[in-house]
Amino acid sequence: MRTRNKAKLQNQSTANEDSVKNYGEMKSRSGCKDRASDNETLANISRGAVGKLLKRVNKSRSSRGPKTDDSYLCKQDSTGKPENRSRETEKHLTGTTVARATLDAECCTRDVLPNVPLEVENEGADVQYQRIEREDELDGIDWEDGSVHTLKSESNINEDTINGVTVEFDALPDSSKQKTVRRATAEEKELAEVVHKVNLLCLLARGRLVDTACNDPLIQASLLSLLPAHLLKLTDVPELTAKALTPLVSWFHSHFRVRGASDTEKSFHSALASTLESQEGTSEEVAALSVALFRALNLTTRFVSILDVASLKPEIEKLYPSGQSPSKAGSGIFNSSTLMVAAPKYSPLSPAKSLADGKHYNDKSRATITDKSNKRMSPSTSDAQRDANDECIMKSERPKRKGDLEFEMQLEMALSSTAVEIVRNTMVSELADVQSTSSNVSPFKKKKIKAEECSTSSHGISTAVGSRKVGAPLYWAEVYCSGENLTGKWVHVDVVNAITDGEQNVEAAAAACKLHLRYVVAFAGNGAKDVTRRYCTKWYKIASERVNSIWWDAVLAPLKELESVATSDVVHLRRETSDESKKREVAQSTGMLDLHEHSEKNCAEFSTRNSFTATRSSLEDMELETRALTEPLPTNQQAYRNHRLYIIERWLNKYQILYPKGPVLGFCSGHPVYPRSCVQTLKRKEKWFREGLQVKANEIPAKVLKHSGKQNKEQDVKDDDYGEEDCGGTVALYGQWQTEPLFLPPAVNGIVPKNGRGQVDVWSEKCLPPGTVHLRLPRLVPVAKRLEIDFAPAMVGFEFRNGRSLPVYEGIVVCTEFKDAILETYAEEEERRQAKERKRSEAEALSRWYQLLASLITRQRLHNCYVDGASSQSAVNFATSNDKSSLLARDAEDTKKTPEYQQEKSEIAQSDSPPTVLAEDHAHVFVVEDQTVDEESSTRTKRCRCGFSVQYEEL
DNA sequence: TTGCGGGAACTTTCTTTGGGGCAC
DNA sequence: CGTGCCCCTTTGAAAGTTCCCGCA
Repeated sequence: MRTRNKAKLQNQSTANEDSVKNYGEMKSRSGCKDRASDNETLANISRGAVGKLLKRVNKSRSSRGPKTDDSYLCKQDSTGKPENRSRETEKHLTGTTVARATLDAECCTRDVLPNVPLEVENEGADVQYQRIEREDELDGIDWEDGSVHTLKSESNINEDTINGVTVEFDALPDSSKQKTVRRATAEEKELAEVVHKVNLLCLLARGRLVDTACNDPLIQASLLSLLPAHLLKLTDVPELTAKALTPLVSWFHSHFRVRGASDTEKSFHSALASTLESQEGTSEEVAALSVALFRALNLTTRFVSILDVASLKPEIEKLYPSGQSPSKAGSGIFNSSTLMVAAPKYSPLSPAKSLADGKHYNDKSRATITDKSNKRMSPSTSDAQRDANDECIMKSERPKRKGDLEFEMQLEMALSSTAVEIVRNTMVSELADVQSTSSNVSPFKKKKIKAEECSTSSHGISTAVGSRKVGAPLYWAEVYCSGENLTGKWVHVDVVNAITDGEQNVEAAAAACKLHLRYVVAFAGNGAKDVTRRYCTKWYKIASERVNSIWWDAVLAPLKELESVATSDVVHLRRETSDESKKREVAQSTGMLDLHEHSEKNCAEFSTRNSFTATRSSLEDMELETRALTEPLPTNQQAYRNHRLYIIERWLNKYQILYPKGPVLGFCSGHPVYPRSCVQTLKRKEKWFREGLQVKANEIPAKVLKHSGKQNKEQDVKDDDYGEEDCGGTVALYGQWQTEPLFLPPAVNGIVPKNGRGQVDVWSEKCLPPGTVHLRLPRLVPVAKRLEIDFAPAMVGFEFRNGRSLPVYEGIVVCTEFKDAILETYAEEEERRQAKERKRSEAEALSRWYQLLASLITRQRLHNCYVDGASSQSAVNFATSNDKSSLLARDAEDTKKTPEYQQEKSEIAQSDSPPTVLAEDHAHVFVVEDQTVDEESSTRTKRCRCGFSVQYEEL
């Protein structure tokens, strides 16, 4: 299985580069057309991230590739055609396990990238590679009784096949090895991050797709026509409140039912239409319809989604039994529980199909691109699909084991609870049909079937593994209610669960479903805005699970603008609400406002404007920032370790101190909690010096550390400076508040102040003594010496070489008044040096040519003397000598007539005949009539009127 | 189930100012 | 004899981070 999948994936990978290109192109076109620059930014970001991912995946493939290929080859070599046969038998024995594992892998991959069009699906396939590569590890998940992996297990399978029995191991013989922990390598972490980013981009794209579909006038009109008349006017009030929405939500909830997988043949847009028609659909579709309805009622509405994205960190160990061989545990980023359950949320194929079909969105360019790419991709992936189909069939043929039964029971329970139709059997039979007529079925069709199968399987896995319950809040709407909170408010409206204004419950509901609220994004106007803060109060829990905020903000910036334009409206504030002023007071008292420039800016804008007007968007920004600043104190101590707002003293490291030590914001297990802004970093005097600061006179060290080992002795000396009594190997540390700008003795009388080593440490410009300048040029020392100008070598840092750290010098430090003089002289010197260098290299070239010619002459002489001096040689001889002469003639143009040159010339002239060939001003002319060709030896002879001839062999 | 402490394994950061031989 | 260039032999210690395990 492994080998086949590898082969499959290799095939698939061939179009990766195109995929990247097309994906980027598609993304840029799929965006909002009227904001080309924004799209370009997004597209670039997307392209960059996807490209990086592919690069990484390819890299890791190439690094692992040879091993795999070898194993593949070995298998084939040893048994001729063993692959198919053993695979056939393998199906019977391990069919379910293997097939399921593979399908899981594919499902999850698709789930990770649910909204990626086909090109990206191919990337998904690439990603799949990573996962499938370790599918034998995945076996471990499905084999309830445990399994043995690695090559050993493969050989076992083959052996077992012969005897017709299956051998399962309960445990590995070496239980101590079971406990071996393999940690993620830096490479795996990086890969996980790239996958995370790509996944985010895909989910953002999906959200925009849904958002656009919600604006469809036909769908909106149809919804309005369904709505009872008495509900139509409910929202037609000047100051909308959340309460007014309740009847609407109840009506919607009772009329639209959430079902499982939708028809993946359709685009999201048409799926939405059929959901509207049948009044049944996925939670995503139902939520989207609610958004469409609210928009139809002229309410400012967003589609909100939790981006359930692949983990930012490789989750290697979590899903694997401890018995896994460390080397095989590999990058587990595709194996996270998050991925395993992503399927129900998005129909795996629909996004791709919706774009690929290109039937609905009027964006023809997008449709063309994706269609084209679809055609292109299909053949390359057909093998993979056939394989997947094989596996599906294996599943149906294999007798059920205890684990399978259990699995199916869990599956049914899960399906019934999510109202997903059990289509598995149907699909398997369909697949069998497909298989039998595979030659006539387009790969595309097969792909769809596979996707459906995957969708179902992953439903099963999600519950079978028990990693997450179904029914998690994933999609809802946010309706802007101007009647709430004086300034208006975005109200959470979840029609799927019939909840209005339940934003404070989302976190708990998600937590109950083991779903982390890492990213909650609101979509409107083809843009998006991160509103996670509104729903997540325990930010410290998700902070480390979110991508680098700089990257994320950059990605969202153009989308946020679009969203803001679509939803914004000027809000006239009657007065600052008591609630908000209280929040601001708290934030200010905790000294945390300075952490959040943006918020401060908004506040300033808010308070300084006498008109008291603000946009909805800026008000919301303020609200979210306020939430960020007023996060409740965690109740466990661990949470303070990396909390961005709070700290307890125990988590200070040795170079940190609380200054000022207060205010105390609260207590956690008896420990006072301080604002993080009170944490000051302490440094040694030297370190401050490097930053252009010096410790003020008579400052007592904020902290004194004990040092160990050899450093003690050196430190003792330094400690004397501080006049401390305790010199027993201590380091005095100071805080920034104890420092002042560096004051260095200025240069006097052209003398550069130097340190004890006779140099100047130039860590930065600030470290330069006043009146001096750092000239970062090589070979300045001799210049300064020649001009008798005082200078100091500039030490710019250290580097480790040959097992020790060595100072790195770059240029010199001189007094400013000598700068020009030195640079002038340096320029002259450099010119002279370069001329000299050029001359030297020319002389060397000439000498080399002379050597070459001399050796040729010698060779020819020897040839003439010792080999039969046939007539044919004369021409060669002639040609050779003449070449030399022409060469020398050319040289003469460039070179002065040096003695060496004269000598060479005379030597060559002497050694050759006739002397006329040295005529310097003659350029040979080879007339066509004078040429002769020797057919037999294919040699052509060209002749000049002067008697010179050249003979050469024609190729 | 969650939190805590301790320990192990691993990663990151800090540290820091050549000298002998040889050719020119 | 002075100068410049090349090459040698490879940090390594401490701190920080992450994860596991046992216990409450």
